[in-house]
Amino acid sequence: MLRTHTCGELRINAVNEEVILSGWVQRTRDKGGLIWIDLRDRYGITQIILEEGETTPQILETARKLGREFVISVTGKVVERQSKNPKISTGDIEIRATKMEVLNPAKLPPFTIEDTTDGGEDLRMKYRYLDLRRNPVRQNLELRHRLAKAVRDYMDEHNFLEVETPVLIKSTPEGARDFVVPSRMHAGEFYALPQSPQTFKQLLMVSGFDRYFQLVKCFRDEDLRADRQPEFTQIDCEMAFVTQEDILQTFEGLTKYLFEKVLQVPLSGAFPRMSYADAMRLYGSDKPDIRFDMKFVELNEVTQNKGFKVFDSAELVLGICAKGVAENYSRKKLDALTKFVKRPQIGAKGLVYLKCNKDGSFKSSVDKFYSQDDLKKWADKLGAEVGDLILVLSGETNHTRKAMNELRLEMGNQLGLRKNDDFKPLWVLDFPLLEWDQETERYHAMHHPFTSPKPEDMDKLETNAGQVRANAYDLVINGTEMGGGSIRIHDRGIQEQMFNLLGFTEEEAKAQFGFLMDAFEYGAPPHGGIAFGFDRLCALFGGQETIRDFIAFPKNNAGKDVMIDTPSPIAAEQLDELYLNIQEKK
RNA sequence: GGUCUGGUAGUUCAGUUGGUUAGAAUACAUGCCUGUCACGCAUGGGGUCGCGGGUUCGAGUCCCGUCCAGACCGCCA
Repeated sequence: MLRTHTCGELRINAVNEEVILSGWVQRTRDKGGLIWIDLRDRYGITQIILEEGETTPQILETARKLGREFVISVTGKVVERQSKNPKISTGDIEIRATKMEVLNPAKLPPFTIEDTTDGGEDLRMKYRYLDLRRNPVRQNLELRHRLAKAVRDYMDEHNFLEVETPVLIKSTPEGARDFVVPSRMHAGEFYALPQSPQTFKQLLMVSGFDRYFQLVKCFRDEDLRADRQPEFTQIDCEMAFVTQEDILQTFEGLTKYLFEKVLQVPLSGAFPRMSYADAMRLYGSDKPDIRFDMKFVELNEVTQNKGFKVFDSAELVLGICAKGVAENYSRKKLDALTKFVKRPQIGAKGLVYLKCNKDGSFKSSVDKFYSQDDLKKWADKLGAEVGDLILVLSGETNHTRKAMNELRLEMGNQLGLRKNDDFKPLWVLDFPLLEWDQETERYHAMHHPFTSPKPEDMDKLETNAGQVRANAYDLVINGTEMGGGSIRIHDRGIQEQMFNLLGFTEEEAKAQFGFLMDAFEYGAPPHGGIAFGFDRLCALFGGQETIRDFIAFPKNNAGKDVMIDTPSPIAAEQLDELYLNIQEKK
């Protein structure tokens, strides 16, 4: 037998038991006549003790040759420690070894297997199997497991069936770039990996499955970010015979269940809701972080026609108010903020500030153009009080909103208003159905082409398509898009009209989505759904920004797995079999 | 496709205005140590300063190129 117990299991009540433990050597402490070994497995650490005079010389000799991460098996008796360690759960006992076997020696690991490792990102990824031995990463994967389990429990309780959908599917031009897989049996033809199981889950609704979900891998061949991997996991859901309200209720329920079950954090009350238009107007983002206030206020009325050309010529003048920090923001810090908004990624031309001084006076960077009375009007508009700092950006509407969004979030960070143990969910509703793409000079579906227009906007579809709102919704938590979905089109005519609007010819639409539109003619129920980014949910629950450490074997930011070294070339025979010729990179 | 930051011992980093033999911590090795638990003490080994080119009497340091990593913009229906 290799073990009777795990290394996290034994307590004081096990004293005098004969046990066998197996695991990895975390470290040894050789005190001369006494040697301790910290034996580790995923359940914890148990201390082994060897004592000169008590332990056989052979075992002592073996122990002195142990290195980090050797795999050993130890037989011995559980004894109460003379000096206990309250920091670990097995700290009251230790094992007096009577037998010890090296199951496998180990090379010295390239970084320390500790909670705060000395290893950098590259090295950890290259030796990910060692990195995964570390508590923080293991705990992340345990959290992921508990979340997945809780999702399945909730969905099962609510009559959802988990149905697997295919991974080798059909490439379509809409949306993200596809990963493609060449077909051996059909020369020159390709499968695509799904960006989402969208059409399949809709077909399951047509099939009468009524409530479907799946924890499913999805693939998008786009550039990566800290919260974006080329393969990622969604909680993909669809329901038939529902309105938008039914879906919001069901998945608000799921969200609350997960927070309660996995984090023991109750989210009380209904989640707030906000229209897309309001989100853009008040926060400059379709995923506002509402852990803190600092809403945008339009200042055109009180800033223009006073001789300050920058504001006079601006389409939009926007202000935000940071409460009580006017005195903390020295000239140096304000300059740093100005530099921040002028970075090319943000691209603001400049930043105007207004301090509401303690004595009731105002100090701004544009005092030359504005009297104290003028400035008071700004402050009033923003509801600013003595001690507050007002920051103002101006310019073209969309640019200014976007820049102000970045500035607002930066201020939130600087002022510590974005705590990662504070969870503020928000439904964003009424997204536009379509988005005008200047490059291709045509409309794109903002969500996807199967999204239903709002019935009350239906008449604008022909005349003013850009104004049509969709029955689409996002669940935003702490400024991150956690999920998004919509009520779908279930009528062939409307779906055809939609493809037409998106610039598909009738033939193209038929070739790519004919199966779906055909299905709509055989009794498709009204349906809708939602998909959650499971990796992001894990990161949110784990209090981290990056999803990478919640994935066992992630890709790096160039889409590579540096451990297995992929992507990598394939053999000429494989290429031949697939009828492929590789061009040299230009 | 673009912007920014970084690459120096196994590892994490420091390295001044370009100037002697490139340092620290940690890890590792050896020795001592009977209650340690981030054990302690002593000693020791360990460097293609990412790579290529340039400027210079002299480059870890400055310049150009390139590779790698990370963050971001574009992109992500």
